[in-house]
Amino acid sequence: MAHTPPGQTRERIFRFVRDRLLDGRPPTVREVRDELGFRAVESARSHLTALVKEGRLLKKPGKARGYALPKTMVQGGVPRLVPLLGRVPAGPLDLAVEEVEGYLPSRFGSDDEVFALRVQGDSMRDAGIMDGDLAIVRRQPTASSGSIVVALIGDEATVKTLYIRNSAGAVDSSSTGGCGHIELRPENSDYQPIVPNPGEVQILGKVVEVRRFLEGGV
Amino acid sequence: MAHTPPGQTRERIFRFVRDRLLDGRPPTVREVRDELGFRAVESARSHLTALVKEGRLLKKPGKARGYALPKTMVQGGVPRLVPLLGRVPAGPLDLAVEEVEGYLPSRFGSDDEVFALRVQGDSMRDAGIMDGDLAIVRRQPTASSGSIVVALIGDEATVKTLYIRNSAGAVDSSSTGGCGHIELRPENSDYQPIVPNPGEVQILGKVVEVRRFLEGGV
DNA sequence: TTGCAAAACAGACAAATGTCTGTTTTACTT
DNA sequence: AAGTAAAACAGACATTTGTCTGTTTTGCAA
Repeated sequence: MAHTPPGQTRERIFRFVRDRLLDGRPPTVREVRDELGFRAVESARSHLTALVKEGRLLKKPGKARGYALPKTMVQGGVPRLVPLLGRVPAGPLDLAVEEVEGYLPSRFGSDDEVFALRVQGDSMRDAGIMDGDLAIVRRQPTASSGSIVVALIGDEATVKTLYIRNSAGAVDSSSTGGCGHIELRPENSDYQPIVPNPGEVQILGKVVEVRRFLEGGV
Repeated sequence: MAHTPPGQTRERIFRFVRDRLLDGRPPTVREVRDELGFRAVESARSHLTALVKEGRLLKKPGKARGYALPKTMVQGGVPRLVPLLGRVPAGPLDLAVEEVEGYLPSRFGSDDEVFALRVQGDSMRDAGIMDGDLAIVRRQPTASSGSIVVALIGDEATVKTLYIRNSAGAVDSSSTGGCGHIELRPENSDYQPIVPNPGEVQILGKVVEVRRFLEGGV
């Protein structure tokens, strides 16, 4: 009902703030003002306040750059970055910092809980996991039968489907020493299932997401 | 060589700052001070300055919360959000805002250029694209032979491999009216290639990324 | 027209935050 | 013991940033 149609400017502001927040660079009120071409700080601030009132933004009063996105806005919450590891660490993640090749955004939790690695080989082809794909893995020592897991055999990591032979329960890698009735099944008839000896295998985590980047021409 | 072994405190500071940055909440110098239990602001700041000097952090001088991670740390640059569309739009994306189911972070450009959609069916199974997968698509009217594209046949969108029969060049959907020598090939022997009549097909874009979320148990 | 309400403006002030200078502490070396 | 350098401390200051109060502009409707 004034200089611009109602809601239109507000929408632009919301998108700018949203993009900046998802970028990890929360904007200041004055940055919003400049982006929108306002001459008064208050022009931006009143819009921001309105957005908070509408529930589209959250705010920590007083603090600088205190705006945030409501958790429900983005699929599965605000995306976080998970480390892409060059090799799979046997020990705690803290010790493998040097192996971090980079980070990629994911809707899953970050850091200690989740990591990503590049799949090698096509033993999981029929499950749609191809050579070079990125697997995003939630670290956990247990998994239910049928889950696709990352397992450590010796010092080599492998992605396979976990199959528990006799029991329907979960397998704890720390307790497989006495049991051992598990199989690591490839999803490709060219490969054979792995029936590890007790204590030979350690489950690093469960694959929760698979990603593939299609390179090549236009 | 002082209160704590050299580098140890600095490592703690780096991790704290890194985690906060990955969380989208850049810390202030004083927050670092408090986290580490320092009594002087300068204790924190000198460490931060040193981390910048070491190249482990970037900084915008003067600005509040001006620290950032080096670009090389994040795969493919800063992640942006792409809209996940409920149905594939034939017209410009602007007209399909109502169809946006949500957003997901991607390393590819955002909004007008790129969108995501859910794949239906298993006609691309052998290419590792399964039913329910998310395809991230860069909008473009042309594509080179061999690319996996999203094509619109009538009012139905389909994901297939584009194959250009006689020419090695690119196919422009606006120029296929006269040519038509293209095939849309499924990657599954249960399906037959589609040889569309001239003007019957429109290329919406090229699939640049495939994502799959593995739901189910623990 | 007149009035209203949202939008935008203007300027000041307060709080948060970054930066600087100088001093003290500590561990290691000689 | 004395020297040295990194670490930590202390306090002041400058800038950035959030907040507030009041005014002006604009579009719409009675």
